[in-house]
Amino acid sequence: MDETLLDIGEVAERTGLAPSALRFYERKGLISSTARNGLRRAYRPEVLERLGLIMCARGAGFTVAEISSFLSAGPGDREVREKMAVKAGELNQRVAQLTRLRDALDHAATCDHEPLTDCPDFKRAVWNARPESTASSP
Amino acid sequence: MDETLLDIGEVAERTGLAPSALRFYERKGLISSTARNGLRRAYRPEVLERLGLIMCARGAGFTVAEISSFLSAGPGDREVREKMAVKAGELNQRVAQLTRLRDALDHAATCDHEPLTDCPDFKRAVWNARPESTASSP
DNA sequence: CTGCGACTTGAACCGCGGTTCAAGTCAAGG
DNA sequence: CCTTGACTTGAACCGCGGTTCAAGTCGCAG
Repeated sequence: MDETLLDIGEVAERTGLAPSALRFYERKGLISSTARNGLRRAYRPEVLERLGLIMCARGAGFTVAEISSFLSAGPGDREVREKMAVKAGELNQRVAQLTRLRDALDHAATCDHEPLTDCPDFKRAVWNARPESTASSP
Repeated sequence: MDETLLDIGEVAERTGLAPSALRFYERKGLISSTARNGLRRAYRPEVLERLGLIMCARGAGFTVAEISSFLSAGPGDREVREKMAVKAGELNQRVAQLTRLRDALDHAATCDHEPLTDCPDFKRAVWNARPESTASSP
């Protein structure tokens, strides 16, 4: 047996993911165990890298299905690359919105307004944080 | 009856939210119908503003429970204000991470690497997008 | 009075992203 | 040999954020 292959417990420990999550990802096609040591999954070390990518994408709000489609991007796969570009654009929108919302929240945290929701500055800040206001500001 | 009060259908239409969602929010304490016209909910116009805030926060990834606690912020409610400040900080982290991820995705969309996951530039970009790397950049 | 249609309710259901559980299988060690 | 303990499976369950549905209740028009 190849000593470099990793047990599921090993992978779980190194990534911080639960074994159940790893099996779940495997069911969903995000990762694959390349061999079996008896019944047990044996993962190649590269899976750690892949899982890093997956965790990152999940953390950024991508669904498992999206990640799956991105990960299976073929050679000249125009389709997926385009989707990626679209996603990148969406991320930009999102970043802008979150930034504005943070500003609103910053104000909220420090402003002493009786019912916070009545503070005009807060209102303005929230208004600015609407998704649409990302694009339109004439 | 006060003509300025809004029917649930009215509110749904103006906000773009489903009536079921409005009732759901009401159950969760995010909004309240201030009167009943017979059985029917009657909303004050201010609810529109409040819903704008709610939609915005939901869009930014806040849970309904979080929003609820923020909305019920009392006068000198240190607790909640502090939580807001914390949330604002988290948003900053998130913005940084999303920005980095967008960079990774931008590269992925244009780079012609056989298995995308092997592209060293992509790997680096993803590596940089790890949540922890937000703080550490030596 | 008799619809009609827009509302009301609670309860059931959905997709997502996993977790938990019971029951079974394996390899190694005493 | 038999135990131990980490794995295996499928199926059931969970919280979240709602949606859908059946059954009931209104106000208003004809």
